[in-house]
Amino acid sequence: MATPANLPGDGTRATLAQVAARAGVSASTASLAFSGAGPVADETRERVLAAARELDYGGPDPRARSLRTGRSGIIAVVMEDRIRVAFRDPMVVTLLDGIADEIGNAGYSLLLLTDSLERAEGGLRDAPMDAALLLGCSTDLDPAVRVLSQRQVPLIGVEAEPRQGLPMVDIDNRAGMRRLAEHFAELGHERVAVITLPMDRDHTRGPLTQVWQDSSVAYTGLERLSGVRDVFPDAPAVVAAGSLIEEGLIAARALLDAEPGLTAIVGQSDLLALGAIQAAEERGLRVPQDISIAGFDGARIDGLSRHRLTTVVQPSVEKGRAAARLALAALAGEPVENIAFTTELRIGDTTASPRRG
Amino acid sequence: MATPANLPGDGTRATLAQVAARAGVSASTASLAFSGAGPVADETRERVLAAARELDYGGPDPRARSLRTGRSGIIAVVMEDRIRVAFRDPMVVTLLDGIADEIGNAGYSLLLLTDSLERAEGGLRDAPMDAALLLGCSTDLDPAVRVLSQRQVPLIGVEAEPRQGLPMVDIDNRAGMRRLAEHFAELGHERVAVITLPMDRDHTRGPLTQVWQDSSVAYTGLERLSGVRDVFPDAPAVVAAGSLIEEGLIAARALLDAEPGLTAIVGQSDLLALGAIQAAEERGLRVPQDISIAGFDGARIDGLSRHRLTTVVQPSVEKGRAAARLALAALAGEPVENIAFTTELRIGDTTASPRRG
DNA sequence: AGAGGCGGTCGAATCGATTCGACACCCGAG
DNA sequence: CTCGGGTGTCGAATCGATTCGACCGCCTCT
Repeated sequence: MATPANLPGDGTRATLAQVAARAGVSASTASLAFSGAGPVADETRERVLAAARELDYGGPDPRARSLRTGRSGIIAVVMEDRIRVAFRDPMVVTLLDGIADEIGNAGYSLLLLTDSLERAEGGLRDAPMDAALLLGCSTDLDPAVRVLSQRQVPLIGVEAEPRQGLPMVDIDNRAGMRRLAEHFAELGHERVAVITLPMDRDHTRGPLTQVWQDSSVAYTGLERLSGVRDVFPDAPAVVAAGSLIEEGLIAARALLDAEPGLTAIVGQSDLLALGAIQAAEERGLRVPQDISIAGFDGARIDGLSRHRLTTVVQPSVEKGRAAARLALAALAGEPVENIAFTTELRIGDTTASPRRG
Repeated sequence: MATPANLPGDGTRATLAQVAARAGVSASTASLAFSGAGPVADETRERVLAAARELDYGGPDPRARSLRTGRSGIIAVVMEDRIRVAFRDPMVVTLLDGIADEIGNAGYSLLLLTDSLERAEGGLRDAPMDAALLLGCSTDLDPAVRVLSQRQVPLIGVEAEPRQGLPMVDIDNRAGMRRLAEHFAELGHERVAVITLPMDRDHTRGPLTQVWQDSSVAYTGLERLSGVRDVFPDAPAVVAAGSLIEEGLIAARALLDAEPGLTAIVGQSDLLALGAIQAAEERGLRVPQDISIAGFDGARIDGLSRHRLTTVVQPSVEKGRAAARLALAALAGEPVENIAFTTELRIGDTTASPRRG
């Protein structure tokens, strides 16, 4: 069990120098033979590769290479939540997919750092990386930013709070939500409530208090809220503990209890909205006849609900791709600038005019 | 935009040697001051750290460190599907969460390699890593195994086909399914069908053909199938294109069309089973009165379905943790052995005796 | 008082590759 | 015949840290 059967059991890897010696060339030439940079006679290259095969040499050691070249071929993604939590959000998954695809095409690999604060310091400080993408909206990422920029690692923010010197990819959260709110207004709604994304790292539930609104912890959530309040300045809001259906359910129950005259609920994500639909239905309210419900994201959610949710569609995969391209550009020394995507209102069958009376 | 505001703009990082010089000590001592290994006078350490602060030195370069120590602090996870696909499966997510948690605690970071075959060769060959976990059941991972073991990277398999010299973490897929099948038998079912996990990389749908059964591409799926067939040798099976609700829906429709007398459907995952429930209900069949449906995994699925699904519960997070621990053990030079978890039948309200007649 | 041990520091070797400038050689053109 | 230029190869420096052995006081124990 110690040595897999398919290994020659010597236990220590051959080095480029050994391969070169065996092939009767210098290390420099052997290096060229592997990397393909610089001119090498075909016959020489063959000899080197043959020697490598004989020694079971699998190519240059990434560690040594990366010391010398200053590149590790790794781009990190820093998230706030642990995987189990973050990846239940389809938006995170698609975003990550876009990132992975783009950097993969460029020959980079993806390092996943879930910033469990203290602990991740380890990863942030010690892991090799050529660039890092910061996911999430909280200013708690601050220490991460400090550590990484001290390490001179190019940083790109995604859905992050704008910050001096941090290039960003974002969407027009506020404008998108405003358009949705206008849609509600046009339908004749007056009492609209909001279920927001989590506002702090502890994922505290409850009515949105002034404290949160001031401390701008959760940039995305507050932006989306502003969009709604541009149209309905007094719209009450409840904070959910996560972008999850069951959290939408919990929050919507609270809203329905606290705000009797409600005719519409906006979830700051599609999952939250779906939870709200469940909450409405469990009280015998029909959607959209008795109450209108809309979300945000345009997530394609597998096998759920008979409704086509009215929502604000954002290009999540593209956002990931763009962020990755920004990182690659930064690595190439090209200028990096902010990118903002626009969202699009998609009207489904979960919104309608409120009943009169 | 070129240099973030919080950086001193010199553009080149200080080195340990410079810090040491500035502190008036040797590089060796400075190194000790940072790593904490070896004795350093408090006053000296202070001086070193102060010098580091003045030079904005963020600690030793991971690249150099990893060349010298032979460790990169990175453990890779190799998956077959691209992120968007793989992460829709809650089992993959929880598994990964377990892995990330465990290796994070040990100070390692997680490198995500989605093995898009040709392309990932890049990552597999060039990315620094101290160990790798191979996720998935397909023999297509073969090239990955070859490349990595040539690089002397310790390998651990998860849900992989048993293979000489590849330590593994697995569950008793077959026994678990057999117990579920026995449950059906006890209830009096005779016509039981199976919806299987994907059987090849192309995610081909359709009735399970002999070809697939021979080529043992998808180890897990075939094991789970065997478990059912231990009890119902002739149980028909349809292959789904993914572990997704909508795939379960599609497959179950096909089954209901093709097998009129069916009284029970086993999904090889909970998502597939949920799809099957939807398929049944859209035909007016009540679950479990008209048809019994069960799954596998014991996934906690957010906000779905009014049923408590009968299922075979597997310890997914624990599986991840165990795999991670195996990798860590291998790195520590400790002996590594296979680990098998056992599953547990959890009876919900989606299974009952078939109606007489 | 001498020996041994320990805390603290330093030099030098080392990890395994990449890369740049130099060099030798051969060819064709002038 | 010689010079210029391209091709293929090599030596040596370099990337930035870690680590091992040596060294030097100084304290303690006998």
